[in-house]
Amino acid sequence: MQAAKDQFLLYLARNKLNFTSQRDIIFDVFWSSGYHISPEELWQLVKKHDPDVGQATVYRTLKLLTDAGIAREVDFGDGVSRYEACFGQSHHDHLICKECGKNIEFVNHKIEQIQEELARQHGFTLSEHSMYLFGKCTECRNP
Amino acid sequence: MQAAKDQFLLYLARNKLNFTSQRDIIFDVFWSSGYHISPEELWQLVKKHDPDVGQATVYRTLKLLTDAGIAREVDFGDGVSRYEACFGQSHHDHLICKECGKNIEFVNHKIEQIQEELARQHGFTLSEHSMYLFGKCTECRNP
DNA sequence: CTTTATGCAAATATTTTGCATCAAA
DNA sequence: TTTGATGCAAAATATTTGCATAAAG
Repeated sequence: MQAAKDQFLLYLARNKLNFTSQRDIIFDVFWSSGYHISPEELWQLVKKHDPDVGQATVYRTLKLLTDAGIAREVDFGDGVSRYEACFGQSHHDHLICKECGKNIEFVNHKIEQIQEELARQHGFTLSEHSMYLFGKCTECRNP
Repeated sequence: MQAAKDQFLLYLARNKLNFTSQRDIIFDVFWSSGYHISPEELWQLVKKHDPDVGQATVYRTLKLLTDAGIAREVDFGDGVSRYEACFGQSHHDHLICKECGKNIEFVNHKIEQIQEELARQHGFTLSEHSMYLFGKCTECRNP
């Protein structure tokens, strides 16, 4: 976590932004919250540490964390925005069980390769991508 | 379009739902609207044909069309929900220019194959997936 | 007739913004 | 000090719902 925090501090410093106690708390809670937290959920957790933090600050800080490369937005298409911590540097794709919500993350280099190739064929330079596979896991298929 | 309309009529009949003039108009406008229309945009277009159609009806009908397999929700992660017509039966993936919004659709069988394989390895049965590649197109790279 | 659909407006839900105040450097 | 950050409440967005009325079958 120190590496990520350093990244955050560096980002703030480079952009002449202040490191405030709210940003400190929100970062800590976000970073240790596990996967796929929504702004609302994050706010609830943050308030346990400091009940005076406003919801708007959570939204604003999530945007900061995203710009700093510490959080990324994930979208399960359920109308709620969610964020996840960028552990390591590599992005990943998602394999999600529509029944129980289980979320397996993976990176497949062959797919990434084909994606690059495909983009090149169309004259594109890729900057990012998102891929979600939806289905049913073993447990939910054989209850 | 007749095939799709038949599909819609059949769906309505099978579910004992009425075929109303509003549903007729909304279907027509949606089907000929081109890609990636939002409920709001669709409503605006529909109102040109019949100013009395309510926005709620557009939302409700889009849900119907989705259940009927005629529309599908696409999500560009920009906070607005969008729908596209299911031309043919095959799904497709998206290659999107973040600069100009150009949207190229494609299907790559090798990727689909790997996805299936990947899912199987994790004990999943796939039902659907979404894949978006974001980048910059030639024109936007060399203005 | 009976059931389903509609329009409207109100209700929800989510996120953003204006602004007076507060804190950091 | 000076600049940027915060909390709050209001505003903006996006979508859903309750209900009286209207249309379909």
